[in-house]
Amino acid sequence: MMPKIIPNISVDCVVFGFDANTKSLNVLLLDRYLESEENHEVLVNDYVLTGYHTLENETIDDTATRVLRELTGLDNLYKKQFKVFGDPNRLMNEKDVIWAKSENFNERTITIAYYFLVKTHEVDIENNQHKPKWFPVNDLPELGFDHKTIINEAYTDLKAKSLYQPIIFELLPDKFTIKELQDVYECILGVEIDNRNFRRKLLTKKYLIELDEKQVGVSKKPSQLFMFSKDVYQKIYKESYLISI
Amino acid sequence: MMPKIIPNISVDCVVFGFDANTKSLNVLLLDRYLESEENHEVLVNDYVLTGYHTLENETIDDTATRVLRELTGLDNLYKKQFKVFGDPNRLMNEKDVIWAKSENFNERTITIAYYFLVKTHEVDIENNQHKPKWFPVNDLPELGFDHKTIINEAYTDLKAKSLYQPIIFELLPDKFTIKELQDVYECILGVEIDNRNFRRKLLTKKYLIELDEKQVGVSKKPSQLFMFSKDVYQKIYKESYLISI
DNA sequence: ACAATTAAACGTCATATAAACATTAACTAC
DNA sequence: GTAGTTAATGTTTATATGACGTTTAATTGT
Repeated sequence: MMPKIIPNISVDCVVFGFDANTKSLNVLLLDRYLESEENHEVLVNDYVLTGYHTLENETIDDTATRVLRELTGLDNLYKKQFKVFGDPNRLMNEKDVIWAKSENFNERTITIAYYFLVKTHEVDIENNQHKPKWFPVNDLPELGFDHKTIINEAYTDLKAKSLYQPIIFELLPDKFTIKELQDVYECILGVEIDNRNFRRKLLTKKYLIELDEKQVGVSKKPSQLFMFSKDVYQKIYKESYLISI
Repeated sequence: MMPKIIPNISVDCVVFGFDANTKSLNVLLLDRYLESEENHEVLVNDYVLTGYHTLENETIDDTATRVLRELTGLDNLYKKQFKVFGDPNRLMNEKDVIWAKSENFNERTITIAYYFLVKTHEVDIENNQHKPKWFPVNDLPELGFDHKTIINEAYTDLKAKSLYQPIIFELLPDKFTIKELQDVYECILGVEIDNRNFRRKLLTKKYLIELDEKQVGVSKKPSQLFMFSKDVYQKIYKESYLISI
């Protein structure tokens, strides 16, 4: 039997992934589709974030984890609860009202928004009925509810955080090249970085471990692979501080 | 007449202020006191954060602003919604249960936590029935609910944020000395900073405006007063970025 | 076998920033 | 005018950054 939900509290999840080929930061979205019963007119056809109501006896964090597992099959993802969206009128545009009617909810809903960082290649989205699809964060489709706002605020937070926390590694495979790391930074921050200076800077970091391995199957000089050591990072930065304003 | 509240959603506010005399980062807390009707036995006597339930037709941000205005008489304070606390068992210790019974609430309550930065000297806490009182964040009294956790998480966020955002000025008077600024940094971060290096670094910042004014009424060399220019800061940092990990 | 192609990897100089450290200056109180 | 107190300043060395060009190691096509 289904446990009871808390009707006025939900969780919405912005799932970020990096596509190394297109060098694009993407967001995973679900199709929201509804047609009328009489004449099969399309009433709603847009995209939304994945989310669900919190269950009684479940923490908010657990709700988010559960929703992500159902969507991606993955656990232990980087997860950040970044903001609450609770405007009384946040679900009041035309299509949202139609949708709400069909789904039988009309209470004021407050949503707790998370963002997740995933390694795109690990996500299995084929087995999901809602046809999840990746979209570039800079080129989003039509979105339901206030989800465009939620995505943009998540992106702003991610940008800021990537400057002073080593979270960008969550978007890369376990083994990556310096160039790939630079690509992610450039993409997320929307800047160009000099490859020589970037490389020099990053190579001085103890938490970047050089592996005994190189890229294979590329038609050029294969590049050195690295991994990120969380342990080393935490040891180094436990006691350090740096006022950078 | 009283507008309706949303019973399972509340806002809690951590109010931070800096005491220049004791060089201490303080938190404003309210007395929570309850005695039994029969024999006047003291049932609950500890401290809690200020907070209240969200009203229907009120945004969460408005709830926080309202609560703070009622407590301090102030508007336009620096406000940060930093985390949601929604553990189903978060109000389950003995005194909280007694208190909940007396106040007639027993629903699972999810609280959206904010922290505020205030200029201590501007806060008027005399006219409040709950006897608000400042406590050093490093020496807190017994606290009700999960408010100790909330304060500590707020403090962690404040520490991190102070390194890359100019929020520390919210804790100082409009006119301040470099030494006072250093005191706040040292206090919040829990570190000692070399005064010569700190001064040199800060004096290069365009957003610190040197005033035509010095301290008066001090029995020593009076120090130069400065102000922080938000305008200048925003112009400078709009397009800059700095990977500092 | 060899040249062309491609991106990786390395190097240098000038400038800016950071850490470590001691002394002088300006005011008040008596 | 002297003592007390804190503000304000200066120098040296090491490290980090920004702006540039060149060499190297692999594949591909002939």
